[in-house]
Amino acid sequence: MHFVEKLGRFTELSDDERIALATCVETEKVVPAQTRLVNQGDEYPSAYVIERGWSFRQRLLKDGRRQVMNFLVPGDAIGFAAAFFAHADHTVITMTEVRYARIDPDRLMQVIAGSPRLGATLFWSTALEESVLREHIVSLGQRTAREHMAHLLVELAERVRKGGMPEAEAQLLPVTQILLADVLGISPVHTNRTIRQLVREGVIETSARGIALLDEPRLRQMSDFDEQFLHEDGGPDF
Amino acid sequence: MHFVEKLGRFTELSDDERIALATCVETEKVVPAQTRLVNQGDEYPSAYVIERGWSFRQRLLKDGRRQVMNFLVPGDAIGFAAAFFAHADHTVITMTEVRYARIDPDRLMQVIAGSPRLGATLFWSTALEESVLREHIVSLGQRTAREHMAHLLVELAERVRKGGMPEAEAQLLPVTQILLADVLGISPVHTNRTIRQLVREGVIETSARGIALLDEPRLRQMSDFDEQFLHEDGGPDF
DNA sequence: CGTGGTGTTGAAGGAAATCAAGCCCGGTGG
DNA sequence: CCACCGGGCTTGATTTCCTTCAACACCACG
Repeated sequence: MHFVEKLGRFTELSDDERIALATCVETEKVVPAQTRLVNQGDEYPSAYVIERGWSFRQRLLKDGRRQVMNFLVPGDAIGFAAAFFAHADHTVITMTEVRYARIDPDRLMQVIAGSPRLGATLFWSTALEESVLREHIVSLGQRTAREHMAHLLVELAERVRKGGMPEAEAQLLPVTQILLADVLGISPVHTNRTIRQLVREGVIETSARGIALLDEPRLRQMSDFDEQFLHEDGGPDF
Repeated sequence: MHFVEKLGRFTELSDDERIALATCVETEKVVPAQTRLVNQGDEYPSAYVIERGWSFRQRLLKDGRRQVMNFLVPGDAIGFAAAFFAHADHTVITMTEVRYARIDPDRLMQVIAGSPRLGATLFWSTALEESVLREHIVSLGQRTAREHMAHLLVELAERVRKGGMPEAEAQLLPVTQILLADVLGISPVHTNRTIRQLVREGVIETSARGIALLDEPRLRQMSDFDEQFLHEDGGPDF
C-alpha cells in the first residue's frame, strides 16, 4: 500500500480516507526487469502505483533517438493524469523486478468525489512530479554533463529515501551507461568519461550492477542542488 | 473568461458549471510588459489565469544562469497546483502587456467539491501542461538547435491558435534572442546564427518586434513535429 | 546626443559527438 | 570445456557543434 502511505505523507489522512483509498487498489503484480508497463502509441492501459523496484519513462523520436524523462521509484504513480489521453506519448520500462498495483480509475473518481481533500492531495502529488520535470529541464538546458550527473544522482537518492525503498537497493542506481546517456541527453562515450572522472574524484563508485554514491555532500555542492525543489516544505494546506 | 472557455473546450460544461466557475474569478488586472507576476523564492501569491498577452516562466541558478521553462498564452493557468507549495520555485514575467484574472483558490475548491467533473477537467489541463514540459525535455535532450527552434515555433503557433489569441498577435512571437537562447539552452550567439539560417531558408522572418512563421509545413517537417503531443485527441472521458 | 540593450558577424577555443579499437564478462552452443 | 558471440564498458584520435571573445551597427530612450 505504498500509494496510501505516499499520500499520507503529504496530508494527515483520516482512517476513513485511508480505507476508501485502499479500496481503489485492485490486483498487485510482479514483473521481471525489461518489462514494458506502458507502450508509446498504445491506448493507456490503466493507472498503476509502483510498490517495489526501478523503472523509467522514455519517449522515442521517429529516427530512433530516445529521451528518458524520469525514473519511477516506489510510491510513484503511472497514468493518473495521462490516462485522460487517448494514447500514451511515452513508454514505461522496468529496470529491475517490479511490483505494482493496479488502481481502479472509476473507483478512485468516486472516492475523490466523496473527499475533496483527497483530490487535492492527489493533485498535489502531480504537481510534485511536475516539479521534477522542471528541474530536469533546468539540468538539460543549463548544467554541464558533470553537474547534471551529480544532480541526478542526488535527486534519486533523495527521492528513493522518501519512497520507502529498502536501504540495500536504494544505495545502488541500477542503470547502464547507455540509459544514463539518454537521460542526460549526451552520448554514451561522453557519459562514460563523465562517470570515470567522478570515480577518480572519489565521489561515486561503479560496479557491474550500477552506480553508488560515496560522497553525497560533494555531489550536492558540485551540482548546486537546491534542497527545496522536492518540496519537503509541506503538502496541501488545509 | 478565457479560463472557463478553455476548460469548456475539454469537457462539455453545463450552464451551472460555467456559472459556478465564473464565481471563482475575482479581479481582472492589466499589467505592462516586463512585470513579474510570480517571484522565485517568494510565497506563492495566488492563482491566476492569463487572458491576454504573452508571459514566460523561468528559473534562476545561484550563479546567474537561467532556464526558461515555457511560455504562457491566453487560457494558461498559473499556480493552481504550485500554490500548494510554500514557495515558488520559478519566476513568471510578462513579455507584453498582459491581462489576467485572479482566481480565488478557496472558492475554486468549493466549486470542485460540488462537481468532481470540474475537478477532473482541471486535473486534465494540468496533465496537458505536463505534456508540454515533457516535450521540452525531449527537445533539449535530443534535438539540435535548429530542430528545437523549429519545434518551439510550431508548438507556440499551435497553442496560440487554440488559446484564442487575436490573429494579429498570434502571428508574431515577441521574444528577444537572449530570451530564446535561455529557452533552447544555447548561447545567444548561436541562437542568432540559427535564426539567420532559418531566415535565409525562407521559413521564418524577423522584425524588431519578434519572429514570424512563413513556412509552417517545412518547420513541422524539419522538427519532426508530432501532431499528437498537444493531445487534441480528446479530453477527459465521461 | 550619449547610453544601454539588442542584433550581427568573424575568429579562436572548448565541450561533446563521432569514429574506431579493444576489453571484460555472461551466455550459448558446438 | 571452450570457442564464440553480443552487450556493455573504456580509451584514444578526429571532427563537429557550440561557446566565448571581440567588434561594430542599430535603435529606442532619457
